[in-house]
Amino acid sequence: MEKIYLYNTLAHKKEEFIPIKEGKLGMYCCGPTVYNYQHIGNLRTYIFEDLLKRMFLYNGYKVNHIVNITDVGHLTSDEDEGEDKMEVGASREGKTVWELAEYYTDIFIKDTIRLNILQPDKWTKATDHIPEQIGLIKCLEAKGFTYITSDGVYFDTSKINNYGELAQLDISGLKPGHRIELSEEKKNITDFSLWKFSPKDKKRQMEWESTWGTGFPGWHIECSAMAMKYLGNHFDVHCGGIDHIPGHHTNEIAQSEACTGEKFVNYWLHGAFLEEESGKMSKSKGEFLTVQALVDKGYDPLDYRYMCLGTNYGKRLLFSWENLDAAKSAYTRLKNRVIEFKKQTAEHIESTETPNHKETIEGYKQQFNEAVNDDLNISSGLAVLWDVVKNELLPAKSRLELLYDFDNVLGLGLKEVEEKKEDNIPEEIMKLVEERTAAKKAKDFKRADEIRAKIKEMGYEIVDKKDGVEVKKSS
RNA sequence: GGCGACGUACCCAAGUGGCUUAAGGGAGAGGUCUGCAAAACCUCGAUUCAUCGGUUCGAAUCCGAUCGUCGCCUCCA
Repeated sequence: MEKIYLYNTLAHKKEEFIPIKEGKLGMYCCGPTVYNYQHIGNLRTYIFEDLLKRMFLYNGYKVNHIVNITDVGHLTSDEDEGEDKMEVGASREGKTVWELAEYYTDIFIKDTIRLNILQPDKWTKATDHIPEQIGLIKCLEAKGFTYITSDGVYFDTSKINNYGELAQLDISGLKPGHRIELSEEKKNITDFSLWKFSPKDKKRQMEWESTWGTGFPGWHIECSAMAMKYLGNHFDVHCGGIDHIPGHHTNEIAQSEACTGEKFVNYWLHGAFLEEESGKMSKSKGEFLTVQALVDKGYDPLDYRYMCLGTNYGKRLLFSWENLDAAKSAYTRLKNRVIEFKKQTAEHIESTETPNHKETIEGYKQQFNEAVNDDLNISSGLAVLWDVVKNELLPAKSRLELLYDFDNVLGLGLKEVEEKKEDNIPEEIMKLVEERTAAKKAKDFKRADEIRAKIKEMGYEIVDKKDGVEVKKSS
């Protein structure tokens, strides 16, 4: 098995990946809070995680992949003033919180499918795991890591000695109240809530009974509870967005390890943001791009996926229409070549491969494998792919096989690529096409070109081929 | 205020001490081929890696300073 190197946030450097159990690994990825659409920046992280998973599969690992869906609201801060995004979203849209969660979960999962993201072994919902979360809090309470304030049960971060290791937090430098008021009752600025009490004057749509009182779980506890339920107290890979490092993941480590006394996760991987000229794409800014918005503008969701392949997951990526167009052009060219190779392969059934080719093929595979195993260096992998595409010395069949092989990691759906069918071309267009063919035969090229222009105006494109004319919808 | 990341051609981007006189993609220019167009193919595109200084036989790659961009320290992928 080839070696795999990954940048581990916990170690603050690139490390060789060694699984806990040979040949397989557990992987937990933080999913979305489903109070709104996921924008393409959010989705970038899931594309990264998909590449990571596919890379492991490509190397022959068996992957147990868990992604959570946070369908319970959390306050926007640990204090009482914050709003619950789920409850706010529900009243905004005239839905119950449960309906809201279902609606956005559904769209999120469909978007991941459109982006050719392999589905996890299990989607785990926070609300389906309330007893597990309460159990974990009880464990922490029994071991003396908690205290109770007027608004909830808190984790005392001063009770553990390596708090903030993941983020290299300089706690003395943290500036509480920089943007939000600090609760008087919190013992340390880094303490966080495990369980929140429901407000006394208001009935929440989502609340549960617990030994501490009616309320709802804190934001971090769900991931610890679900990850450990499905992957065990100690597992291999945990990933999410880069924004989770200082808060969410730091707290997950603290509470998980405090309860079990074991190391929680070996490798922490984080995806960087998609940014716009004005900074990162974020929901709180109001305007944001969804997969559907790209489709409405005539892009294939995989055009966006291809764009994400261009740069390493750990580096921020600047979104611009120019970039997306560049990705679309490159991806379209790639698909065209695949179609060509398919045709050539079908025409020449007999293999023209020589032992020489075999060596070349193995060389390409090796190069590609090394690239993707080096902390997902996909752009180097793409360079290998283009080498293959352009290597005229290799038979089409071999090139196609290599592209399919690489696509196991890239996920560009190359096997499914097909020439656009002449799907229901209107009769009047077909008539014009025939007219043009006749004009061409009569060498009346002026007339032929006029008809081509006319057809184009009507939204169709004609391409002359050796054995006839092809008509397709303009894209 | 603290912590951190980044700055490679018109755009995206790999490379992090000698294999590289800096991959790959997009855009552009010129050409081949088809009546034209499309597709495809070929050729040309950074003596240079934000700037300045240092270390070294050797630096885009290491060190320091400066400038610039961005993120985190609320919720966020």
